Amino acid sequence: MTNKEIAKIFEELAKLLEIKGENPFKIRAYLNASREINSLPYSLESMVQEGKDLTKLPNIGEQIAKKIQEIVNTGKLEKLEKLKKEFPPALLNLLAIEGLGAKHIKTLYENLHFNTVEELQELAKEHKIQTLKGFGPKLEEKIAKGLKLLKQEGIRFLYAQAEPYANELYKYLQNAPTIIRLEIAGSFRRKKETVGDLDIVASASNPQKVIEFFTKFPKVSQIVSAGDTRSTIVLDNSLQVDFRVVKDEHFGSALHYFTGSKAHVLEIRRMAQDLNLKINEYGLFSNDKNLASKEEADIYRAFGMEYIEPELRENRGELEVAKNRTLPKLIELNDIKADMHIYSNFSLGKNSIEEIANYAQKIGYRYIAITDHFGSIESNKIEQYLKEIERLNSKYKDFKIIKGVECDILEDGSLTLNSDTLSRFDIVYGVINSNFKLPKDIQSARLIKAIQNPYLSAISHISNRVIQQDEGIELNYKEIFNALKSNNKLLEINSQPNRLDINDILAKEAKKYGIKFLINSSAKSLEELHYIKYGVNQARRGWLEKGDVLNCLMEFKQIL
DNA sequence: GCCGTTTTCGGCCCGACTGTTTTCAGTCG
Repeated sequence: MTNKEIAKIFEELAKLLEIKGENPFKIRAYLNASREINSLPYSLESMVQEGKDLTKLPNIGEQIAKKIQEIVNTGKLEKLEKLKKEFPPALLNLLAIEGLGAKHIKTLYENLHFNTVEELQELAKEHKIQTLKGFGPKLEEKIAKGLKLLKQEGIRFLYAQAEPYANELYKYLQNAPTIIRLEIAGSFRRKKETVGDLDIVASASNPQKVIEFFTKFPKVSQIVSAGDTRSTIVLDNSLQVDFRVVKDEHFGSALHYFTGSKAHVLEIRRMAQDLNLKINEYGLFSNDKNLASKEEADIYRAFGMEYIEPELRENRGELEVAKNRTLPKLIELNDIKADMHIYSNFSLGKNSIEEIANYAQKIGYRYIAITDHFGSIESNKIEQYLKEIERLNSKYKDFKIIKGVECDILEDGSLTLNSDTLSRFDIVYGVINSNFKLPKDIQSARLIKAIQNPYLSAISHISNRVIQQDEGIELNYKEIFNALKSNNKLLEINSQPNRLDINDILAKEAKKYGIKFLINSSAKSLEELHYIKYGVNQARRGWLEKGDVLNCLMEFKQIL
């Protein structure tokens, strides 16, 4: 039972209770717990088995702790199972329809007694919905449309997929009439690995004109709403964009509010309440006096805190650390002096080693590691490969190619290449490429054995997940981190946009163990060398500093 | 259902937009 699965149970519980009309604060408590569980670095299942006191976790009290134990021990939650019997499963899906919430769903169900999405679709066609109290023709149409789109529910975009749209929209909006300041906010600004929608904040002397300009963006497929200061559109790739325009003196507080995360903003709101202050998108208020609103930094300053970078705003301890003024100075793209994981056309890559080396120098790298993937029967190829690297190194003056290799970690924890072969490389990556479904303990032992191999330098994309497609392997990270630290081995942050592995939460945790990192593109082409920026994003979200990342060094450091 | 260095009871974020109304409830972020 993974944390994600447990979190999902509490989310479903909250949704059904909402439809039932249960106390909204209780519902919020379940949702808070669900969010908390999703951001835990370690598995709840293990914590339960080790007899840990779950109520020590924020937003987990006695009742929810009991429920977690029940879920871990029996695989399900009786309270949810009972609730599911009260309502047809279709109701949960309906919550995904934009503009349709629990109250409406309750009314629909109690009056029309449908059981499936199809039945509701039919009722909409017969215009039965608009006869209900509180419903009208517009809402009926919205429901009919929403039902057709239901399949797309829950889709988030990879950061890298949303990026070109964000950039294009940003450029377009810069030309909006009377616009003064403009910023993409939300999870995009926080550099999350996936974004659900784009949030954009602007200041202008005439907000209505800017909103009008916004809705005329050429790639708009639907205008969901457009008011005096706020508008929502859907783009042709079905990415939703929420846009907010305020007066320039309110830009800082609006930007802060719409950057989120929700948990971070709510925590600050609680802090404000404790001080008898009020915070909203227009500023921080003491009675009617606005204490901070022009710049984002003013808000943090008003609370006596350091400025908190957007990537840290997840309510994962950053507010407390900011009060102590001991926030990390986050790594930046410019700090990266080398890319230590690149494939050439000796294996998975498109380009020759020479092409890669020339391009790497052009984009300012001091050194790179070429790290092709070789199996056990490729000794001839390996000879050629090493010779080619040596030939090129004798040519270059202020640039060096490190001899690297990537090899598979077999089921018993051994590496595909033997010690003699491995000893000829300066950097050796281990990857798990098979037997993904081993039990957690066995999988962890497999990886630890590889970490103990004296020739191995680093673990690449440790969980082997593919974002939104494959959860990856299960590991006991406490043991893994201990092994990495005691064997002085490196952990990679793989920058492929659908990997970003190891993730932010675990990177932050690994840093506590004193583990050092590499941020690598694992590029298969010259263009993919630029993926490294996504890895840096993830590292920033994991609180990493320049000093945590070895390829920020000016010269290659022998790892072993 | 969670939380608490004023509290173990009584709070729990708040403003914009829409569609339904005729002053507001529901939804969203």
